[in-house]
Amino acid sequence: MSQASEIANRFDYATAQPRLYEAWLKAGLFHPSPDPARQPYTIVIPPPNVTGALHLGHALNNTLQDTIIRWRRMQGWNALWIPGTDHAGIATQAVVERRLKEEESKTRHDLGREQLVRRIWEWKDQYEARILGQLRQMGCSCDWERTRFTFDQVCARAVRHTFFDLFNKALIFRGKRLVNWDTFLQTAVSDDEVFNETVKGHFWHLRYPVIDPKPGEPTHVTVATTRPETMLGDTAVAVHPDPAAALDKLESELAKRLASASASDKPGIESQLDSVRQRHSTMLPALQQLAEMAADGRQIAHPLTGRTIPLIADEWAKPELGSGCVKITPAHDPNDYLVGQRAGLPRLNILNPDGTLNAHAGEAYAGLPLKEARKRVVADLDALGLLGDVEDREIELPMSDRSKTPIEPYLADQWFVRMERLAQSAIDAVEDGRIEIVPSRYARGYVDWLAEKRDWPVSRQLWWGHQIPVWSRHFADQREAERAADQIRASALFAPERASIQIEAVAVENAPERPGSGTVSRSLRSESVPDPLSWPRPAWLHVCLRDEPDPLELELESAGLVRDVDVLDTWFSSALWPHSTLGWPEATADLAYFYPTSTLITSRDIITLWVARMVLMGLNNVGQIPFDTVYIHPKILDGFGETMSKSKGNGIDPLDIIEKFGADALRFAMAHLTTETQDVRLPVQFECPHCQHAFDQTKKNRELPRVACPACNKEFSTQWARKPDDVALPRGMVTSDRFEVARNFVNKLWNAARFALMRMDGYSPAPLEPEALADSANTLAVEDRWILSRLTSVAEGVTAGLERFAFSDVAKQLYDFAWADFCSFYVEMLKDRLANPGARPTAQRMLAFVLDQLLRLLHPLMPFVTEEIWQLLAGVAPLRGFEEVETAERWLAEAKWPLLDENHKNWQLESQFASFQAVLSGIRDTRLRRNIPSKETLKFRVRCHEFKASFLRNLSKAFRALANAELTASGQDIVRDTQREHMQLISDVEILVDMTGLIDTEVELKKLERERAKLEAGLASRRAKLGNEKFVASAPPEIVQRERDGLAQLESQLAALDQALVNLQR
RNA sequence: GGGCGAUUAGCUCAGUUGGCUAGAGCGCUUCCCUUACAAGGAAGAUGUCGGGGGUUCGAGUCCCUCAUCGCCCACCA
Repeated sequence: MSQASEIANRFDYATAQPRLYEAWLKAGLFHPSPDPARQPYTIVIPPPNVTGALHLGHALNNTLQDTIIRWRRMQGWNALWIPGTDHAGIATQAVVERRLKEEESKTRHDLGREQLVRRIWEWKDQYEARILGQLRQMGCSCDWERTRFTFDQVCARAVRHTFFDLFNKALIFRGKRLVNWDTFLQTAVSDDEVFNETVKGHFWHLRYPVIDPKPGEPTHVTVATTRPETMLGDTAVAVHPDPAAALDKLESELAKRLASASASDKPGIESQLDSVRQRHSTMLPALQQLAEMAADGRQIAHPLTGRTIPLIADEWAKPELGSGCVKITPAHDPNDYLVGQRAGLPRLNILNPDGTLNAHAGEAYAGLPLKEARKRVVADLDALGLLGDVEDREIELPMSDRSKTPIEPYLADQWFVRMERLAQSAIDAVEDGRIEIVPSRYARGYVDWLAEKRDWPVSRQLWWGHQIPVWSRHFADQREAERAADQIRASALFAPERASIQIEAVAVENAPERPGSGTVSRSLRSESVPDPLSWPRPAWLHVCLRDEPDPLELELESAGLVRDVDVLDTWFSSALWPHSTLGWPEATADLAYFYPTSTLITSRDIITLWVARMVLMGLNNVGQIPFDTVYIHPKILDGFGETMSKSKGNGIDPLDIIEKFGADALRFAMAHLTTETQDVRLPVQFECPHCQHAFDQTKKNRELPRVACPACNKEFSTQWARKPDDVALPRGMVTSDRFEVARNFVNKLWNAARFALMRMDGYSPAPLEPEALADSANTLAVEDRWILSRLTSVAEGVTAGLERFAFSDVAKQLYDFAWADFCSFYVEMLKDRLANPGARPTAQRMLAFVLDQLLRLLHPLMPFVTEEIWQLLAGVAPLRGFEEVETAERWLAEAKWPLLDENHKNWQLESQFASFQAVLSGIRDTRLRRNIPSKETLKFRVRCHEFKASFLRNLSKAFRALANAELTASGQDIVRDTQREHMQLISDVEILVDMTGLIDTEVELKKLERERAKLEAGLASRRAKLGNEKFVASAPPEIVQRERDGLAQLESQLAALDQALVNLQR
């Protein structure tokens, strides 16, 4: 025994992980340089937000990336994985602001911009370090010398250049749009950052007086709303232009749907139909009359502001809903906005950025928060006798994902990226196959989303982010703006390659916007209504500067231009990630060599937000796609099928898993769950810190600050602990027993290696002669040739699996091979030979070689344990000496990926070996069921075809070693001694064991009967099949033959079984 | 409302172009601390493949339909 005997019987991952990781870094394995002689393989990390620590979703994402990059590196690619983090504008600012409020009761305005940004940088430094540390602990082979941050100098430069370029091409413009306004954060948030919450509310019916109704016409118009306070911003009331036609159309549609509807949908549709029919008879005349009045230009008196607003006809007003009429508030409702656009209505913004009402709402309401305003409006209307029914109703309230406060639709100046052309370029890249999305079903969503070509609002009213590099000034007369622009152009400091000028004409009140035109805006505050064609018309002068700092800045500021205070949407900088990380806009060697990157690995929720935008920005900036493959991986859900999140309390911290199970176990488990078709559930458990008992989380207890352990009854604290009493309790871990399987596997591998290392005494590196490998030569034992065949198949299967991102399949193949083939059979069968000096050299070389190959195959999934074993193996078997005398690479992390000779594959041998394994199981079964002590040698005979019998005879040593059983005779001609022998049937082999006096007839009969039933079923189905002429005629011949063979085998099995039954009953 | 995905053993999931006497791990039962590993070894039990139709010689696999669940997108004043 060698020094290896001192190796512990558990892999000490806690000390090995940091040691090995340091060693890899020191060896520079993850820091490639451009090398024209080699092919690059590049991955850019989806940069995690610096909002908080990584969770299990990140663990999955990064495990898969590291698996791919390590595998490619071993295959000989010049592999680069660029790490980094995302400043995550609004998300990070919201987190810091929330904490500021919780801990110091301050708002950002109390601190001021500079101070707040400083605080956020501190937060960022803290979490970036934590995140990058987590990645290192997971073993991620990132090139840390190329670490980027979306808000660092390099990225900032890329952002400025991109913004300038798009501005210069007029692909960026400013305009007024209705945005989702977060009144808490006082910023616009994108649609993606808004979620709907169902709350209880009311449906208020309001009556608006008609001005000068003609005789017979209604004196009031009733509208219904869930938000009465917005009526202060109403600029019209709408009715459908042709309510009869609309109702008819709806009715026929409903009737059609009813005809094809399922039984369960029918009642719903029927009741809808009823209500439409009822309206047809009760409300139609009135609505028709209103439509006529609208056509006639009738006006409405706004009940609270005294303004006069028109009654208009617009199809947005649905005759089947509410009162059939709808109030129009263009500045505060997306649909009304469109109506206003069609009808040329003014847009009256009644809201201040903080959510209070402004002067446009009327003196009586200005300054009120929305909630108060609602009460006042309702009370005032009631007092005027203009309040109709108030129905209870559930309403969907849009909420800001970041601040968890209600969203207000709000009209604001915003910068937009014009998507038309950019989107098309990104669609083309996927449709013509330059970029492949895996699984392909996700391509549809990508294309559909881009096809809408909606302009991308990129400004955010935040302090944390890339400030928009535009200086602006408002001019009352556009001609002055032009003159100012000329002066700037004439400046000695002006250079067109780094300064660009736009003039934004401000449209006048009441002029309808030209759809799709961004240069139109209006001043809502102007009381006058100027003639759109007359001068002077107001305009904005915008100057965009590419460089930071730019000498022109001072000049602009002295000319009265002021820099925009807004920052860019965080996705703007993320969109540049694949090229900004490589140094763009500099023409760096890295960019030339590593771009386009190879594979992007991410999850499906950011295909549109991020992936699509990277494609179009890459094409715009570099002129090439950013990556050729996008792999979309599943998501991890908890035991209830819900996504994991800290806010639910079901999130698992990867560091907890690493601490408890090791990084390799975490990674293997992650890969093992990554199946192609679906998201995966990972039931989440609490682990009691007192007694280590693990028990399932429930929806209820996962949100409690303290939980009692059902095993020991003691309490522990959770992540929700806030009160000192709770915090003082020991903290319970959130974990999942799913990682045990992987941890056990790591341990199994470790111990198999430990065995091998302990048997390498006197290891001879001399190579095997090539001819030794030939089947005819008997140098290699059956098991050697068998394991080589298996190994070759598995290496191929694993390579193919990684190529198609079939991580689960890869993990399974390796698990089965390592555990079942290598440990349970091969190592067991080698024990004899290793103890025998004559057989030892070959056995040692084979063992070292197979282990070597297995370590290589497992390394991308489990880098630490495999590297540790690799280093130990190098100590006892530095030369593997199988196909050639080869010194193993210094580090497994840079070792060559296995590429084995096809000729090792031997299908026949594998199948014969399988029947050996089956016979062995049969014998073990018999021993167990007869209660024969394992020390007692079990003698048995087999009756089967001669070729199989001789194969089994060759393995007689194995029977002894693996089951303490002795094969005494074998062959076709063996005669059953029915008096003494127990027969067991394994496939087409009869195992005969001398069982005199040992058989429990009753139990045995039961078992045989069960087997018989199974056989009969199989026989019946096969007989039916073969008896069917059509089957024989139309099925492929090899299938028919297989059925015939199967039938014959079943028949002989049945005969043997029946014989055994007869024997038993004697 | 539109789209996508799922439903297979008590649990979590495999099951590639239809050829299945339907698999794995966990859990369960029985036996074993045999000097690599008890985080282990050996053996065993467990399924109308969500329901119903259809195509086919043959369906877990393809088509239709119903039911349930999940996700994405668009939305009701």
